[in-house]
Amino acid sequence: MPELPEVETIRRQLEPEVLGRRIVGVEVLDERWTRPEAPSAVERAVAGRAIEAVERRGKYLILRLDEGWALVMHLRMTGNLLLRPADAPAGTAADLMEPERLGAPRLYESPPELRHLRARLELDDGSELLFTDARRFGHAVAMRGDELDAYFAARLGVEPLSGELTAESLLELASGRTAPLKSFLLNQDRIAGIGNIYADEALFRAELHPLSPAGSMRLEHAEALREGIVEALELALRNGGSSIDDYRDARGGRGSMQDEFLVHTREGQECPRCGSEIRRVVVGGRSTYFCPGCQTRLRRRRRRKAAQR
DNA sequence: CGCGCAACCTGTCTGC
DNA sequence: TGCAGACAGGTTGCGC
Repeated sequence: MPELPEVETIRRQLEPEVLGRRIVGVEVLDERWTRPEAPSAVERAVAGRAIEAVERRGKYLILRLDEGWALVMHLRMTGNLLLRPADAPAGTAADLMEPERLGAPRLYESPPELRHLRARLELDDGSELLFTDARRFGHAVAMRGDELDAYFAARLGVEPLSGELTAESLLELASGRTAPLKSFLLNQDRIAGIGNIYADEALFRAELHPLSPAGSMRLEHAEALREGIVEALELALRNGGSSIDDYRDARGGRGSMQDEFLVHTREGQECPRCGSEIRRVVVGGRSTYFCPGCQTRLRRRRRRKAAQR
């Protein structure tokens, strides 16, 4: 599902293509896309405006527009944002589903299903941004820039790939938390951008048990977790994100990070570090994959040391 | 306030 | 073969 690496991959692809372009048309095909606002409110706020920046914050993708406006999009679980290049033949939504009908070549290697098209943004060079979403959880909001900053300040924690995340700051964020480490990582208001996939991969790298209380970490654990988070996210970025199911990048391509998973979706397979069998448990209602052999519970660790003596 | 869980959705897979 | 039910997970909102 789209987490930080997937959204950042899309952002990096879009930026050089759409920066400085003007949005000349907005078509919302699914009114849920703008919920709770009416589609017309978003259309009015966005249409005719120039794109001044393409940003990401956590899992949100932001188009900063002229006169202080911003269009904020979230892909949730099955959302995709696809760029239709200017030189590709234009068509209706139906034509886009089957470009062959226009006598046009395939535009994309492995595009999301355009039958789930929810909105189109037409740019002044003839290109288009297409938002597709099978499950209709994805959405878009038009906001003033200052409103947006307040919105994010209230909801989102530190960016894990910025210098803000250190062992000390992580320890402080986790201090007093009784929630399991897995839930702590999924909570966007402490650290922003980690979802179910990279939480599992980060905890495995850090050799930490997903059920250990977040507040039981000591500095060495926080440092290991910080490293695990950064390694997992950076490897995912180098691989263009994970395409387990629906995710496609802005060019309709698949990421390859799913081939690099160490534990996520690997139930029953051998741990690449110690050879134990990888297990799946449910934490906070989410499938959680971990190695019972080398991801130790923080509480047990002391007892084990004591027992060894 | 922190935590856990249901709800929001629909496509896909599983089991009878 | 058909169909009911489980499952997938990011975020919000609610109850404890």
